[in-house]
Amino acid sequence: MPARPPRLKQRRDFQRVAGKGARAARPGLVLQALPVPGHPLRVGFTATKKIGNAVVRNRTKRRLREAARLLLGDGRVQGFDLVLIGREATAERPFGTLMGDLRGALKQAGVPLSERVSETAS
RNA sequence: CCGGGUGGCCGGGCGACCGCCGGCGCGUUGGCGACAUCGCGCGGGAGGAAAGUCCGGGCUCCACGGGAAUACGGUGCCGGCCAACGGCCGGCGGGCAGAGGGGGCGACCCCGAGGCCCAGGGAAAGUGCCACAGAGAGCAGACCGCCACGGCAGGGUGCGAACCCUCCCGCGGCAAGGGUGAAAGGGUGGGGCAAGAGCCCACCGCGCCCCCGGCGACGGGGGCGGCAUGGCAAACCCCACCGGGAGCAAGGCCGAAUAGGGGCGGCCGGCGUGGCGGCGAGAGCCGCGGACGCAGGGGCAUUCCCGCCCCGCCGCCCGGGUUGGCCGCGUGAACCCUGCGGCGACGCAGGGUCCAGAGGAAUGGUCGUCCAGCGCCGCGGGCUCACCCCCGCGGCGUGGACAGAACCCGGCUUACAGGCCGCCCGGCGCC
RNA sequence: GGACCCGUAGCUCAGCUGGAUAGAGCGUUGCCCUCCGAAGGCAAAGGUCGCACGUUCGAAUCGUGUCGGGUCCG
Repeated sequence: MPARPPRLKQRRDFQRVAGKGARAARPGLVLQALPVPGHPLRVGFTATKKIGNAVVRNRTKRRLREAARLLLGDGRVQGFDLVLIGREATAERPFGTLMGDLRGALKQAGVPLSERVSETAS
């Protein structure tokens, strides 16, 4: 049963990940990943004012949260702080494609991902 | 049925699986307990604009000794509604377009339902502005023009005196007409006059007074005046009324940590009192110090009376902390139904309901189906055959607009796919 | 939550206070100059004054509303 990983909330956490972490861009999102060995997985979400009004920003973060829950909520991945940044296409992109974007970005950023979990979206 | 308008409402429905936020109940684990963790079940979970933040309030703290005056900001026909409002309702006055109707040969003129708009106090309190054009634009004015008188010249009639016409000059009168302008000191018609002019008269307009109707804005009627009083206050301004300030990061509680400073140097304090140390028999002197009062300075929009609070000054250097939790936080000018009163805004009475409370911020992901809508294709019908158009049926595709509570409420304004329900007026036809 | 500012030619700005002509510089285009170019000279084009409504005889200017962009404070 996938559950939501702990959230990143403080501004300085976001800035630390952005400054030191790896970076991977896909049409549906931008991923920033910073290894923190020995700590549990934490995920943060960002939607800037540039991508739309409040409705679009909220929907963008909801879809990113759902994608992160389905891919990372099993507790297998540990020791990372991740930041998922929404883009203009995030709110309208087909959800399966968005999941593929996240999967590819995680791989590019060096986050190990167990293959079995990938079949969750259908 | 057609046409001209106008008001209100809804703003996807049902279902499946996996998730999110907070509430209640039960169980589990920990704890003396309040409570916390985990699991299960039940029921709840964004809007008409949640938006813009343009007004008005509630609530909280501060200032509340009250003011008075001033300043600043806002509002502005009348009456009502409302907790209040710059909001709403109903009137009044003005303006705009105007279905339709009437008159006229016609250009055109008149009446005009329903509708829309109005920041609509005051211009004889004062100041200011009114470009260009034009003779004259705010103490009005005389370019062309009209008229009278005097004079020169020319012409005509006449025997002549004289009369008439034209041009020019001089001196006056006038403001009708032309012309300029957004606006030229009432308008139309008639009389009058040398020509004219409210110079006189009628009607209209305007001002004042009286009467009547209306709570009132105002309307109607009568009389008088003889036109004086151009426009702009979304120019300054005047009048009337309203307004204390800040905002849930308000504010309160719990916890943690620190601070409300320290050091050095300089100015030595405006006056007085007191303190500490040293010297001296004492008066007192020197130094430290910045304690108290007055004075001074600053703050409470300004000034005044008065009240409250804060404060040695300057330069350099050093030190240190908070960005947790709970309450505020949803029983309210609340919503729904019914009845009554009122033209209406709205009010009253009865009954019923509990209906989001997050905090990097809860509604998402994946689908099925249905109701609308749109596009394409096919069939049938209507209309004058066809085309177009309209209606119905079937198939496929597409497929929800604007937009997310952040203390709450009443308004305003703005954005919005589509749909639904009324109401007013006019015309035609039928019963 | 609160306090403000700015929208004028392709760009940067005047002009708004105090109403009546829409201007300057850079850029663009054409011509001259030069062997060619740069610079320079001459000339031209180019603006719904963000939008709407209103006040006024008259609005870039005044008023209200609205849209967009930006700044500051807590």
